[in-house]
Amino acid sequence: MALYEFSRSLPMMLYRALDAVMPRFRAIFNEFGLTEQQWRVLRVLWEQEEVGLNELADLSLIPAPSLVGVVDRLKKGGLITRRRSEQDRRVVYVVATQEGRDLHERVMPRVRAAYAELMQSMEPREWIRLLELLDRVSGPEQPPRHTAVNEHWR
Amino acid sequence: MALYEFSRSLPMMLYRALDAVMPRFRAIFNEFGLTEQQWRVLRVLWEQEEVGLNELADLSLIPAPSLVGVVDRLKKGGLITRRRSEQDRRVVYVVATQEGRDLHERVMPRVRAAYAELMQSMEPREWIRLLELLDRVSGPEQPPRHTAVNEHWR
DNA sequence: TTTTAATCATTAATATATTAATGAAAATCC
DNA sequence: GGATTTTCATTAATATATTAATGATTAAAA
Repeated sequence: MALYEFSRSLPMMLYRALDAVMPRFRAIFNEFGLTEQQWRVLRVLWEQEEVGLNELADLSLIPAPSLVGVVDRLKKGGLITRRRSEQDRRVVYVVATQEGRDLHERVMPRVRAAYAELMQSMEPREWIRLLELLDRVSGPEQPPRHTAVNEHWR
Repeated sequence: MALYEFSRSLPMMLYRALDAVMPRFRAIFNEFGLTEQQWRVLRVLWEQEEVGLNELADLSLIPAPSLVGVVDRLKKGGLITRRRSEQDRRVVYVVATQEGRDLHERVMPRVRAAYAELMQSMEPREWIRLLELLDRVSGPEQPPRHTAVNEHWR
């Protein structure tokens, strides 16, 4: 019967971990007028100049329908820009504005500090082990939709 | 600079794990007309006859403002009932109806099967280790609000 | 080449999350 | 015992998640 306790099921453990970790980060984001999802989008754009919406959804882990609204509000805030591809007019690229890029140096130090503090609550070896095990749970990453996967096995 | 890769930060790893794990469970819930949150509430009520809203929020990991709506819809669906406490008229208790209890034997086997299959993707020892490490991240569980915590240190 | 199927961004409808605030009731303080 | 503070459930406003569907475009098949 009690094959597992509900409160100790993997999903609940994952949710609980997020509930423990995220509030302090969200507090930082909010100081800069950002939501968590808006920050995730910017975080990606700080590493890649120009990202298609589809890839952006994969990298930010924001579902495409939600991403539309997140991008809308970031654009309204003047932090990003949309650009429609010429080669494939279905595709939309997202780029950070100067204002959006400037946010990088203001937000990241705060986030890094909070993250470092978080890491200090654990042994480095345990931290690495945790990420390994989470990788196992996530399984083989589904290949980005924008690459032709099928080429490999036919 | 690259103290950590964004895609391998703990929050993103946790989100990715949930994205990998939850869809199959949600598919089961939806077969029975339940959302994930509705299922979580029922899952708690299948173990405890009567639960106060506050404790229910803690056990289901659903924030209180969201829980109000979840409970509303479960009540509208005839799966639960509200009862206001006589001793403390601020408190509201939630109880599963007969229909809500009957759902237990129909849903749980499906969920257990899916969960067992999920566990088989890992060595039991690794599984246990993962839960231990997640416990470390979650830190000392904040004591349920409905108990008088302060008694202990004053 | 014409038809068909797949992809991409988006909309729609509903449910939930987040944050702050509120009214009612209870506990605490003086 | 009356004023103050807490607690509890709830509302409010906005943002995001979930699932299904749509229109426009491109790729693939016949």
